[in-house]
Amino acid sequence: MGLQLDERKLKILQAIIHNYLETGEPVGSRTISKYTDLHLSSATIRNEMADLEELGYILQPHTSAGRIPSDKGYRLYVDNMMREKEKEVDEIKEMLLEREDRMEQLLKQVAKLLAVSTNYATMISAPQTRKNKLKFIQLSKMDAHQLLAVIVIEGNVIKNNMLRMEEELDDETILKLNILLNTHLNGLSAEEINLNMISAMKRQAGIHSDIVSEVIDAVADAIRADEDLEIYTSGTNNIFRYPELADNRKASELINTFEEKQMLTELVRDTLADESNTGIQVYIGEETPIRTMKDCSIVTATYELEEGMRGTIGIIGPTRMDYDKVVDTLKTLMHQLDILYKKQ
Amino acid sequence: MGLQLDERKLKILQAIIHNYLETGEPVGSRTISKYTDLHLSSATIRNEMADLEELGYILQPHTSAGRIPSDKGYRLYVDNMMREKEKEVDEIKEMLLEREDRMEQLLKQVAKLLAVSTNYATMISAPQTRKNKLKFIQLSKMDAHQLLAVIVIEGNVIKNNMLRMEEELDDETILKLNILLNTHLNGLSAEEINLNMISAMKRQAGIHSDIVSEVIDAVADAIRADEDLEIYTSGTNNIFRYPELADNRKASELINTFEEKQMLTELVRDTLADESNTGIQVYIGEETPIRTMKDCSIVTATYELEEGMRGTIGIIGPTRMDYDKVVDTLKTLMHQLDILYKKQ
DNA sequence: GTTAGCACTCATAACGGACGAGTGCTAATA
DNA sequence: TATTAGCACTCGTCCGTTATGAGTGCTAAC
Repeated sequence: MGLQLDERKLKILQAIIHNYLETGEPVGSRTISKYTDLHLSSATIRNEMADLEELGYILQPHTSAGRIPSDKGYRLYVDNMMREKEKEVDEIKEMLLEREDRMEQLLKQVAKLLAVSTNYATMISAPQTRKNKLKFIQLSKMDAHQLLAVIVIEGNVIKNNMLRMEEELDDETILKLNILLNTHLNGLSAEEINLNMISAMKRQAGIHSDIVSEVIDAVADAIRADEDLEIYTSGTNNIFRYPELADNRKASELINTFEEKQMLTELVRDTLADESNTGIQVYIGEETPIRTMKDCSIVTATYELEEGMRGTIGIIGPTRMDYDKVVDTLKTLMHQLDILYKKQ
Repeated sequence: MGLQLDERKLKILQAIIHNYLETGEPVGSRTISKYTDLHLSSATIRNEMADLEELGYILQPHTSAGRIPSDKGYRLYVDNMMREKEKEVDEIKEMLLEREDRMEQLLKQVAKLLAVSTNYATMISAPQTRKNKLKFIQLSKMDAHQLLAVIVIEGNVIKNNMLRMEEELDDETILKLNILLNTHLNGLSAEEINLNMISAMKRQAGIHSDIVSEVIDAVADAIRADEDLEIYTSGTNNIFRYPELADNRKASELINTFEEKQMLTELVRDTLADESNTGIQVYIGEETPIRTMKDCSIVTATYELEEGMRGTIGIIGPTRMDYDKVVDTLKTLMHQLDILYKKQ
């Protein structure tokens, strides 16, 4: 039987995909006949295309239009391509983040750069620690009724919290509280801080046990702060480059998805939840976990700054995305990120 | 001569604007004839409309279409309306911001709420202090080579900075540095920190003068941090509700403007620069300072939390914006903000 | 197995007429 | 003198028709 994917069919499929990526228009048999180095007439190509359609790799938007790749077609293409690139995977080195706001700037820049260079919409999530351990606590008196709690998490993520005091505390008391908190809590994760420990601390704090409670609440907040993971997007308006996404209904939905970020957050969370996943993931068309993006493809890459500090970069475009280029770009980007980080 | 804006012409103009706001379609004479309580025939209305057009308050998209309000027409309408509302202006009370991140949450929520309730795109800027004075500095040793500098600005804005030390400092040295920095710098603004003071501090710090330099740099950074004022946007996709903004070219430009925020930042900066401006500002069509928004109207409101802490809320929609409702909403919103803030 | 040729399909653009909303003008009316 | 009815006219929009052309499937010849 002829319904097997032989070398020639594969070449034709690739030609169709390449051409469609460039033009965004259905590809006809005659185009392929000229485009490839197979030296076949359009009639032969037509026969092969009929087979490819039956196999589900391409489809016809309507009778007597050319063919466009199906999700299954893209999938095959991507899988092939990925296998070729696998050998170039470079390791991401340990990095240090020094300042939260500088990190933010960097991430925004990366998203923008990526959007401009690929002409797709992009997103990037700030790195999240899985095992958040408390590194340091510092209480400082701001004025008679306000106490500043600075909480530093491993990986140098810093959280500030302003606490309200009923009665004013003297400097010595604050010093004692600082020592108490640091000796008990430093190096612990959320699971390791238990009720016994808390009540012991409160006992030692005596009349200031309410302050201890407040600080512990703040610490708990800080440690589980990765709940609301920050996502930066860029190049949203790139979707207007692709007529298949640019009609009002779809564009509105997409833009909303980007702005709300709720869905993106879930996608990132899922990607990061899979601890083993440090590579590149490609969702094509209906495969995407985000309903409003079923006409899009999403390519995500997980980066790791240091042990346990991971984030996700995503590129969102039409299903006729230049997968090859996108994956390449993501790979080299990770390399760049590495260098950039080691510098500062 | 008949080319004077009398009572009746004004009523007709208002009727045109109201109707156009609802439908988005050019308004014909017959519609007005039925819509108003003037009990005039369409012919009379037509005559009046011809006058209104000659006066520049309305225009005809093409012969034998109805009329639509011109920017000048909207302007008249808004000015009239504002005069009526002036009496209800309520004072914005002093408020306290406790936590930076809670503030951020609140602002995002406000933007969203506003977008949903008005069906326009919205933006809100975080409150900015004009006269940034340093309130408190705290250096803490994180490990052998890292020093955390916590810098608190008046209004309880907190900035963290991680400094790298060449040689390790002992606790006593750090305590001394803390005292040195706080006694010299607390309560000062950027202009008040001069070179004399800096060299005096360096002299006192002796071999640790390089740390002092770094801290001062960080303080300078923090004080002038309002350079990059934060802006949150919401409801961008609302522009698709208005066909006159929803064509691909315009939508793409608008969405880009919202995403880049550069232009919005400048708008906010200008709005805030005018110290006397505590009210509501309306830019109609070509009046807007942002080129890409020349088919839109922008309504901005300046809010003030406490003396000198001001921010801007903006609503962006088509020129056929429901100015009345928007201004009302902004007024009540400020009231709500007030209550919300006093609660926590 | 490959290809030339041909009839067929169908989306798209171009054309043209009908429709109708809305206008300006004129003449009649209060 | 202001208002209004009436009417001819304009012009965007809708809709059906036709022409075009890209692309197909099939068949027969190579």
